[in-house]
Amino acid sequence: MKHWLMKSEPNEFGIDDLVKAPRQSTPWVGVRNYQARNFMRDQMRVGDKVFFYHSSCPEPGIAGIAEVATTAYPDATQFDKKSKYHDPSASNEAPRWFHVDVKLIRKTSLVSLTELRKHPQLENMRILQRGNRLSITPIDPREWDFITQKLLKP
DNA sequence: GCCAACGTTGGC
DNA sequence: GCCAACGTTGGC
Repeated sequence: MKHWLMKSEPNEFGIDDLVKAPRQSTPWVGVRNYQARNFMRDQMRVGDKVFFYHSSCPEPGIAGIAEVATTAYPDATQFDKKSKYHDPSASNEAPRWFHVDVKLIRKTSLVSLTELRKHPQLENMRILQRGNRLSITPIDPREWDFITQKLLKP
């Protein structure tokens, strides 16, 4: 089983939206970066654990724990001319973008970016690297354990 | 709002 | 295939 961190902007879709979602699950649509797509399509498995991360907001940080609920399938928004995620170069025969569904495990107390930066055990996390923009990143199991056991309140 | 970093595009 | 220009991300 792998571990992941997935970024979302809370004014687009935050942890509270996931709490309120039907079955507390959501299709992770809108990823338009090949590396992030490949993680979902090629490496994610049902049951993989996910840090739900709030980005581009007053308090960036980990806001909850979720899990991968489906294997990857084509992103319907790429075919939708009215969607901001529409991709004219994608077709039903040759879909370009794929995503998984993500299901809430629990909302947590926020572990802020500032807090994450304080711990040398976490210094290699992709999210902490200068200039990092990748919206989906793998998390090392030791980093996962450290964060869930030491930084997250029960 | 600023701006550094990065990914993508497209002319050559 | 190179690389400059451009658009986007995301912390501050």
